[in-house]
Amino acid sequence: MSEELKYWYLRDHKLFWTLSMSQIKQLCIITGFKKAKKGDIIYFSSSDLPRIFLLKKGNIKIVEVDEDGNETIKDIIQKGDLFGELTLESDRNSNEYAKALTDEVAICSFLLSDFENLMLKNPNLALTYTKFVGLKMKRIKNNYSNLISKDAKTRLYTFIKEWAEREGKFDGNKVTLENYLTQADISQIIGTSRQTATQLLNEMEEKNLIYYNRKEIIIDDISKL
Amino acid sequence: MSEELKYWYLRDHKLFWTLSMSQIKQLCIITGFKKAKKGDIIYFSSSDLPRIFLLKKGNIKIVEVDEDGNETIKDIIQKGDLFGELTLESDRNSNEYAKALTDEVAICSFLLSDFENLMLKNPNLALTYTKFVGLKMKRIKNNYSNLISKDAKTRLYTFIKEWAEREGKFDGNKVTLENYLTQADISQIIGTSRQTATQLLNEMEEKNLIYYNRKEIIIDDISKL
DNA sequence: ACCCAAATGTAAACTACACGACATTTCCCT
DNA sequence: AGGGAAATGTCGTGTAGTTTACATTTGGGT
Repeated sequence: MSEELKYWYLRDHKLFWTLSMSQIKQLCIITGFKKAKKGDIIYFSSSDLPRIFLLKKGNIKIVEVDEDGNETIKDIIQKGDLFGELTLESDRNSNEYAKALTDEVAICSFLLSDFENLMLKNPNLALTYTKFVGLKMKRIKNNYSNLISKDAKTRLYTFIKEWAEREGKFDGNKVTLENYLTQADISQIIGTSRQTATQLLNEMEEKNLIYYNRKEIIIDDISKL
Repeated sequence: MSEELKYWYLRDHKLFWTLSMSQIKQLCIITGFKKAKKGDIIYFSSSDLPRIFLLKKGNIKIVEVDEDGNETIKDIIQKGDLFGELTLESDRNSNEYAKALTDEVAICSFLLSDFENLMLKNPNLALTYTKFVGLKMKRIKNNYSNLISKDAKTRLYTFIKEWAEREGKFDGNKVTLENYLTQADISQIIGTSRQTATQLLNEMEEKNLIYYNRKEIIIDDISKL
């Protein structure tokens, strides 16, 4: 990839608005870039050096495999999100990988150490980055509270609402969502069995709250959820 | 409080190791300080200006009250932990407060804006802080995975183990924990009803895995949990 | 030393949800 | 175009854990 293109890809991201062109180029020198299509698996935990990744395009899920071989969805990453060693600490013992949920996934990455150096030179970047991580933590915390205190139905409704607010195309109270998740994915995110998720989604459809298919989800009136 | 004492209190914290004395004094000028004893409620969300808090001594819990008046434990804060507007974004709409779980709670705080300014001048602080937040996020994420995939018993065992590792006094494989949590607190943390938590704890005691009372928890052999 | 509220203990009835076991549908691949 | 795997739909059965409802214990406050 040409230096110019790399530059553009980073420049485009909110996090890097505060950086000068020369600083971005500095990161770019070691910038990795990857494209993938639906179903592709992208390993990153096991990569040689700790990296931070930026999803430029598409959607991916972060999956962890435990001792028993069970897959758990750790995270859904959307366009513009950062992932990887967000904590700025590498941790080797986790067994995670990413899986493309849509076609045309584009990821760029840079070395953690380079990023740290850049942060040291540019405190504003550090501040912005910290806010980024903080925001992410807040989301996780919210989900957590939801999970312990609400039932499956509420959890599904909340999830759909949040998804719509984050990514939906609004037309008044009607919202259209590109549906890159299977019902199995959704069930894992909200912490239920696949069958329960299916039932609840069908129930929502019967009540004309949503229209569901594999390509998209249309929410008739988001205020009714 | 004398400037000297304030200085000492901050200096003592890992996060501030990277700061020079004059920088710490800068923060200290506006540093608030508070003492509380068991059961005391400490409001912070509603405080005039967004702040970051540092728990110097004791233990507190962060509680959120929802529309229906239900209390949910959002977090348990231990000596040395930071809390408050960790995201560096104030958010007004949350209804949270802190409650002292032990006697002799000591909290110091500083304004978010002052902290931000200091981070701009000292990128190393920003880096350290980000790692702090990141570590916290990792913990929450782990709990999250636990909550969706494991049953109540496993969740309790995991919780006790983590608690022991964080705060226990070790004597070989025997661990003693200062028990500042009620069974109701524990139940909320692991996401079960109070009765279930009680039953499971008694079950553990019957199996001689732990000895439980209101003052302390003694784990006979942590490797058996 | 007593009182009382908070914490802990116990048990039955009920229920949301998981799990297994299939049937049916969709859409991706060659 | 059509074969097959992945996704979705549906239905019992089982059960972990909630809920309700008290009983008992504990420890702090005056």
